[in-house]
Amino acid sequence: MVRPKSYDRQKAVENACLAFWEHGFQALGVRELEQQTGINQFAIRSEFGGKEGLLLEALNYYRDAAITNEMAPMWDGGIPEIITFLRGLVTPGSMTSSQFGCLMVNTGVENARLKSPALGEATRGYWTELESHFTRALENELRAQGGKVRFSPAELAAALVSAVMGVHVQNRTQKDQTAGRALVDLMCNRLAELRASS
Amino acid sequence: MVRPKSYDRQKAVENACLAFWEHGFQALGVRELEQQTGINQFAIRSEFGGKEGLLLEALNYYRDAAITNEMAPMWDGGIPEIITFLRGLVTPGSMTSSQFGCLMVNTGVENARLKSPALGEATRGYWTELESHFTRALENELRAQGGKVRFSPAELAAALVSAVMGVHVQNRTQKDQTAGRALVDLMCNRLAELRASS
DNA sequence: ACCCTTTCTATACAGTTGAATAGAAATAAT
DNA sequence: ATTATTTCTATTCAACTGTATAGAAAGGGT
Repeated sequence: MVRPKSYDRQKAVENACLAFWEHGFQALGVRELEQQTGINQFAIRSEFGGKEGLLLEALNYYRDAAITNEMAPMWDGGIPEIITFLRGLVTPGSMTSSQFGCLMVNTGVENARLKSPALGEATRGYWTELESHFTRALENELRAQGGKVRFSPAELAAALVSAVMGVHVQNRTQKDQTAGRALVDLMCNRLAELRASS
Repeated sequence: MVRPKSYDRQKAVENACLAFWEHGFQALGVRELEQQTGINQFAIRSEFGGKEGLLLEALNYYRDAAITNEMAPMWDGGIPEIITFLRGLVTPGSMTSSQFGCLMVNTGVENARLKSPALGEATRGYWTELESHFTRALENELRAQGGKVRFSPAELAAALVSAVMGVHVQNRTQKDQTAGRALVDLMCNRLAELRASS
């Protein structure tokens, strides 16, 4: 009854995600996007709502993948799971480790000028999600340690989020997915101390 | 003998710096740049070498101002001077504290795609300069403490640079020049410990 | 075979981009 | 006043932007 689509939607979003991740939103033209993703220009409009709509789908894809593959263990874990997450930021193979930094960081920096409400909500939601996972893990840890308060989960979680951003930017500016290692080590040592000295 | 320029060069570069800082490089058109800086389009080309040339001058201005006003005390100082610098990142009034983040961070993120050698060198130079100041201050501190090695100046300095980047990105994405406070507090506490427990 | 629906290719569109240039304007020296 | 030099204004330029659309292509149903 219908002509079949020439692309796989899932794969297309995945490709779009990688393309925006590497090149950013503004610098990536629709025609270049067409080639990098395999989606034809018509479909970008009719199926995704244009360039920004495609980025939004890419952001959702990125968020879901990050939550599932990287953040999830922290939800019922403690400091060891946070440390594993942080190490992933500078460990080849992890999806949160890239010489292009982080799609959410890059988009957030761009959107400070673009001021797109949709993009703002998408990036903000991601960092809220990450902070929640950090907070959960720290609260779990605190409970397991018997409540002797040596740190504030909320404060420490907020600091960790900024640190994650810093690692990503360092990786991107240096074109080296391990460039942020020094800060990761420092944060991991700090966390290990909080656990050991309970 | 000549028609006088309609703008003050120093003020113009300063304005360009602020404009690029807020809006970024790609998103800021030459015509908008004209209005924000008071420089006419002709002068942007003939005096600064076009849009990129103007950004390069703005980066130099930013770097010199940051070194003079913010980094300099660390050169002959120690951990207290580092703490003062870090606090400045989230303290209104300091030039390194802005809801637009950091011109060097923003430019670095953009240039990962633009791949301009000149911009790359300018931003890289800035972070090298900052890391050198951190390292110097930490070495000064170590010497003053009598050489009992409790930390590696080079490692700690590298971590501090990434942390600074993270604070800036946090400030920009939240449009709040104090948004990165939690990480600043954490790093300052860590530094204070290293000093106290000597 | 023919039709109907969906998707794709190719082109067109108005708006913007950074850069370039020609002529006007402003100054100082003569 | 006239001239020489520099700077500015206004316009032009080709290239590119994201979006829109018309007609071709590809299927399945009859």
